[in-house]
Amino acid sequence: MNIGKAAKLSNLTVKTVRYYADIGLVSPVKNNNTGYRDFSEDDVARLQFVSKARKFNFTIQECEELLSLYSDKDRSSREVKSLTLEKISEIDAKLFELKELRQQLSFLANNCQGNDRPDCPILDALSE
Amino acid sequence: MNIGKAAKLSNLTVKTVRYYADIGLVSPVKNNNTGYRDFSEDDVARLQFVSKARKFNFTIQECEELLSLYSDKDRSSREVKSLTLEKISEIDAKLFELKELRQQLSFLANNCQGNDRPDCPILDALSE
DNA sequence: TATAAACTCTCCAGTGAGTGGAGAGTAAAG
DNA sequence: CTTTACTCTCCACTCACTGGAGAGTTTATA
Repeated sequence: MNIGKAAKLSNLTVKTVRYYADIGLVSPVKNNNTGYRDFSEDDVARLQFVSKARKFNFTIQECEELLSLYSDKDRSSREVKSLTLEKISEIDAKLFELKELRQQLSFLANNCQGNDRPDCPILDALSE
Repeated sequence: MNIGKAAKLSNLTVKTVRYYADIGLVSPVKNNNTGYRDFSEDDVARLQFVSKARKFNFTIQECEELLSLYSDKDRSSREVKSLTLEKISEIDAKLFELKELRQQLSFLANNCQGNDRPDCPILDALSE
């Protein structure tokens, strides 16, 4: 499929997909006549995965490692597993901090009346 | 306090704190003789907040908005509240996706034996 | 008191991960 | 057959830092 469809299916922009192809994250076949890239289902699966992983600050480099779980048959499964577990614990740390941040904000929101007066007790408390 | 201490307390590098001062996220007082920046407790509180918020892809610009909740006394509390609620729902969306990503990975990990053979049934399934 | 270690400053260039836009070729619909 | 939508390359820009040079300042130690 063409880049536009691949982009849509993976929730990325065409620009970004082209960039990912340039750096070798996916390797669509190039049509010799037109120069158009032809993306496979597998390419799309990779793009979808990266699309998600990138949202949580996994670097491109880390995405590559993660992708290797999916495609590198020669890795020992020990290696695969430990890499995966490592990433999971990173995600857990992110989840924890994100929840904390949410709590801070919802504390703010709950204590704020939401009327037109500029005095908001929680703001007062925090700006002391 | 000096930049080093402020950095340590807010879990940021000295470089980053200097950068935040340059772009006006915090405004430490400058010693006229030495050029050293002098950070207040309030500066540190702001840095800590940004430090957290940045971890979740809030832009610097958004951090500034968030910070205004803490310090801008002239905003109506209506505005404050709606901005906060907006950010909370963004966080919820992030949480959701992060959990999904975690699930994908832990599915991988659970189905992987973790021995030395390169055949890992889940990898096989995913790379089809 | 001298000096070394640790800290801070400015300035400038580089990085990662895209994003925007120009200029041109290609494909599909009317 | 033309208009519209899509794709291509190439190059410059952005954001949020990060690294390093070169120099001044403060603190601890001999």
